[in-house]
Formats: sequence, structure tokens, C-alpha cells
Amino acid sequence: MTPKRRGQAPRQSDVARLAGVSQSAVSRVISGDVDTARIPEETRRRVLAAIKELGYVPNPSARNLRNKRNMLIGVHTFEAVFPHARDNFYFDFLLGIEERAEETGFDLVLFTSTGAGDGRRRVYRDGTNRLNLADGSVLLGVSTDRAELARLWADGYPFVHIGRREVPGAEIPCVIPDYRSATNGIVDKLAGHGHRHFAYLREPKEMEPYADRRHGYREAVERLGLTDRSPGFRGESELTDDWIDEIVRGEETAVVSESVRLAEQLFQGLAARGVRVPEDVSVAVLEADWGGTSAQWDSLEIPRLAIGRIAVDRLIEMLDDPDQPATSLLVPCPIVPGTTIAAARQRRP
Amino acid sequence: MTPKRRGQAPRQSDVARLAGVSQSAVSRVISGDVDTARIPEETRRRVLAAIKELGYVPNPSARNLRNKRNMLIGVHTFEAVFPHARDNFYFDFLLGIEERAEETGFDLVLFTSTGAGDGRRRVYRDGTNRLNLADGSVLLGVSTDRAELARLWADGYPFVHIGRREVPGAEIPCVIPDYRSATNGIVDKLAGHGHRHFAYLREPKEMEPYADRRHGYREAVERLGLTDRSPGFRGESELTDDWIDEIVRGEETAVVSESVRLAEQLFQGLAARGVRVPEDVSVAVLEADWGGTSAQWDSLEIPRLAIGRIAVDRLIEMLDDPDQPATSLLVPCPIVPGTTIAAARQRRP
DNA sequence: TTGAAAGCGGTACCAG
DNA sequence: CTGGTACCGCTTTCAA
Repeated sequence: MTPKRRGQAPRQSDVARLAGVSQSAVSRVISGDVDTARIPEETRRRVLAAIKELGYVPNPSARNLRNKRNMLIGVHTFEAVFPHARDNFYFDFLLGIEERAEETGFDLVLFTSTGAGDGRRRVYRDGTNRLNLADGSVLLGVSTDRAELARLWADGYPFVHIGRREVPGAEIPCVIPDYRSATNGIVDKLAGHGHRHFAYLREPKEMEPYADRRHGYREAVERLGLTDRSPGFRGESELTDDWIDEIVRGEETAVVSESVRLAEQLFQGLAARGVRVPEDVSVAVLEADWGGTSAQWDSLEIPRLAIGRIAVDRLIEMLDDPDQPATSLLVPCPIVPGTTIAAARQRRP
Repeated sequence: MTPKRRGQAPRQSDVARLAGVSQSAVSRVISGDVDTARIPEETRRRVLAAIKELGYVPNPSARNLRNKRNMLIGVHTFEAVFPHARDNFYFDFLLGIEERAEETGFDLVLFTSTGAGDGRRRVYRDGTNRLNLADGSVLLGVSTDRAELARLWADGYPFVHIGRREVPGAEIPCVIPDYRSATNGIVDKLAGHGHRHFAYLREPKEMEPYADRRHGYREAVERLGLTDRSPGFRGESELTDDWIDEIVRGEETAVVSESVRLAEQLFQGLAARGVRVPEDVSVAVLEADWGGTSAQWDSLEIPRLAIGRIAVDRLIEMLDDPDQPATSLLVPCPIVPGTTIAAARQRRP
């Protein structure tokens, strides 16, 4: 037994022949512009049957050349997806994107070919934008090259970025975890437990998500009239032994940490000095706590799955109405109760 | 600042006009097949200059259309990918596929549209039809509808299946973990430790991968002149208490199990009867041991990542040469040393 | 209503 | 060597 011609996908003309109509009729049935080209139900049925029998699928490149929709949504990560998916980094985003894409009838193209060969991936290679194959794309990850984002935007390519990215001269449409509000909420919670003297632990990173946390934190401190004399609050990153000593000596009863990593480090340092969490010092973390650490941190949740879904919806909106302004979207981050916040205690009775 | 309108990119004809040559000359300069179309250095320079001046970049869709390739490789998993990836089932396969796709300049299309769906648009999306979107596809997963595979093959669609799948009347090109050889190797190893009387634990599954193990096992038993009177060897699945008793009473010193699950069950049963592994009975497992079980089984490794990569390479070969026979590929499974094989001991001194 | 035909941007074959 | 030209698969007028 021999297969048919190898690798020859059926074309519209094949469908047309089988259905006994012209090629353009097939095209009109598919494009489904009911108002523009009304097609008798009978013809329509025959075409659909032929399409199904042949397993016809429109050629994305040809369509693209003609500037119509492919029903393809691109996903561009700035690093390889799967190695990281395992670490849960891209995972839930992708899950949400996949779910929503399926629900809305889009297929997903994972753009992998744009690699520069060094593990980093770029959108433009040899000056061409591979993303063009898809109707629009969702971008995520650590974009090293802001200029690419700017160019993508300037080219008018429809895309949304997961996570806030600021590029001068461009308005990148983003779907953004609302770290600022969540941080306000977390400080509110601590203040509600009677805390007035705070310390802030800062990661040595300057990306937007951290800026948002810092912004929110400063807001809350000012709004509530709190005290914070920590280096982190002043803009110094990391956590020194000296400062841990200082916390132990000082009036601080609450610490807000940008990361589980720093919170852990603090926890160890305090434990070594006989200071307990949360009995003596309350601690909250401004990122999702994946568990498996020494404490169950009061923290925030990044609704990754929802964000993935929302990104797809946002992209489809942009596809439906290309002239729409490219606005960003904030997605609330729920505050997750842990076991590291307790009532403020008089530190030096 | 406003994004520019799409579709204003310079074309080859613009370049040609500026350089004062024909469009096809431009094409030849770009394609750069120096042997096929030698172009005078002077012309070449002018074209290159014009390209640079206009900022011309080739349109990938047009290229793909002409070359009858979309540089897209499909991945069909018969189930949603990401929920399962988490369980490590598809994961390393996908990782390998992604890696290799990136290296070879292909993008990935994830086909997940197995969904129900009775809407009109659904017609174009039912099942495997969508695969035609990609130049070719890698298929993996368990609940394979054999009829679909047959049709896909009959249609001449280029694809490879990860794992052996036999379909009457079709020659499915597969990338196959070589369970048969690995099983031979494992029995060799046991025999090398002096074992002569074997038992076989059989899973209640009839898919090709199990057939391969059974085939390999039978080969080894016959080749080495071993003894096996176990129900599993005769074709009965599962493990009964009676048979554990029988092993304890009998001459068997080596057990080969199709799964960690059955090996575990045996281990418990033997322990309850005061029989130790591997001191009294050696055990080997014919699947990958993910760890976390009561013993570190002597087992085999399924080189998932390598298989994913090989599948992509195999597919590209088929794309490059469509008339090539659709042969399958065996990938060796390394034997992983554990702590459950020891020298055969005189059972009843 | 429907089919013929003109491209979209490139590639590649084929006479000059 | 080179330019002319026939497609690639699809959308979209434009007549019939």
C-alpha cells in the first residue's frame, strides 16, 4: 500500500473540484463574510463537506500574503519554554494561553526559531519579524532588548506583553499583575496588626515589576504614616548581617521582602539571633510563595493562569479592532495569608 | 507617537528599480546560490547597496509560499499538553522537540484542538485536519486513534510518531525507544550475575511498547537457555499473592518487572515473607524509575529528550525528501544501574 | 449567485 | 550572465 503524494496539503482548488464549484466560491465560504457574499445553503454544505473530507486547512503563508487572519496566535518567550515550564515560571501563563486559545478557536504557534544561538531569543532575525506568521502574539519573559519591543510596536504588529514593560516612545500593551495594589494591601494588613515600624528588603533588580512594588510600598508608607529607616527603602539591595543586627536592636516589628529568597535569609539571620517570626517580627513577601521553604509566608499570588487567558482575550480584541488604542490591563494579585504575620508586639518593654 | 501603517515595506522590485537591474537578479543575489547563478561583482554590489539603502527585508510569507514550506512543525499530543507536561510525561519529549526545532529554524504549532465543539467553525478544526497547517507533525501520546493514523498516512501527510504504533495497511514512521534490546541487555546483566531461574511480571496492557519488552524478554530467555515458569511469562498480568509464595518456595532468583508498580508490589510481598532484595532475589524493572520509591531499581532509561530531537530530525528528513520510504528509527535505552541486582545465590542450600 | 482573473512578494526555470 | 515569466495558495474585485 502506498500513500498519496507525500506532503501535498489539499488546496482550495482541490476542495472546489470535489465540491463542483469554483475556487473563489470556496474562499468565500471559508471567509464567511455572510453579508458580502451570500452563498446558497446547498453550495455551502457541499463545500464544507469537501473541506472536511479532504482535511483542508488554509495555508497560513498564502493567507498572510493576502493579509487576512490565520487563526493563529503566536507565543514568544525570550527563553526556551520547556526548561522553565518545569520550574513553574512560564507554566501557568502558557496553560492559560492554551486554554483560552482553544476556547476561542485559535491555534498556538510557539516561536522557537528566532534564537540567537545563545539561549536568548529575539523577535527580529535578519531584520525579519518571524512573528508575522501569526495574527498576533503574546510575549513573555525577560526581554533583554527593549528596542525590539519598540520596533514591534512601531511596525504596528499586534501583540501583548505579559508583565509591564516601559519603552520610551512606544505604548506597549501589557497585561500586568497589579503589584502596586497588592503591596498596598499587604502593608495595610501589617498595619492592621498594629505594626508601625517597617523595614524593606530590596532585590538587586530594576525591572518594572520591582518598580511597581516599590512604588506601592512607598505609597502605603506615606499614606499610613509609617516609619522605615531600612537600606532597602532607601534603595540599597540585598540584606547585610549588620542590618539584621540593626533590626534586632531597633524598633522594627514588620519586614516586607521583595522575594522569598531575602525573606528566607532574614529568617535564618533572625533565628540565629533568637528572634522569632512572627512572634517578634512579622514578615510578608511580595511574590508568590511556591512552598517548600522554611515558613509559610504571608505573600501575594500572581494569577498566572488568569493572566494568560486575559492576554489572549486582549490580543483578540486588538485583532478585531486594530485602530483601538493599545491600553494595558491591570490584574489584581490576591493576598495569600500565611503564618508569618502576627500582632505587633512591644519590642522593648 | 503613532505606530506606522503596516504593509509599507520595500519589495524586491523597489530594490531592482533602484539598482537598475531586474527583480530576478535581486532574488538571486539574495538567495546567494553562488554556484547556480553567478553574478558579476559590480551588479552584486549595486543590489546590496540598494537593499541597504531601502532597508529591504524579504517577506517570509512570500518565501514560504513559494518554497511550499511554512517552517512550521506541528506537535500533536492527543491531550492538552501543559497539564500533562507537569506530570513529566510529555515533558522531556517536548523539550527535545523544542530544542531541535529551534536549532533547525522551525517554529512549533501545538495542536490541542481535540475538543468537543459543535459550532460551525468547528468544522475546520475537527481533529487532525488542522495538522495540515504545519509542514509536518510529531505525534505523541497514548490514546491514539489508529484509524486517524492510518488516514494521515494514506493522505501522505508527513509525520512521525513517538513510540511504536502498528497500523494494518500503513507504515507509520516512528521513533521508538528500543525496549526490546534494552530488555535483552537487562536479562544479560542478570544472567551475568549467575541467575538462571527467572520470573516475569506483566502489566495488563497490550500496547506496542509492552509487546516489545515481551519480545525482547522471550528472546533473551531462549538465547540464554533460562528458565521461566511465571504466569507473567505465559501471558497473565498482575501479581498474585500465590505467585509471590511460589517465588519464595521455588528456584527463582531473578524477577523482571514491566513496571515500577509491580516491582514495588513484589518488594512488599517479599519483605512480608522475610525475603530480601537483592540478597535473596534480584529485581529489574523495564521502565524508567523516577525515584521516590522504596528501592533504587535496576532499570532502563527512556532517552526522552534525545527521542524528541531525533523525531524532529526524522521529520525534516521526510520533508526534504518526500519520496523516501517511511522507515522507523530505534533509539537505544541505556540500562541504569540500581541496587536491586546482586549475584544469584543458592536459594536452598 | 458565481467564476475568471488580478495580484500579494518571491523563486526558479528558460530562453536570450 | 541576465531579464522575462510562470507559478505558490489565497482573497477580492468585476463581469457575466
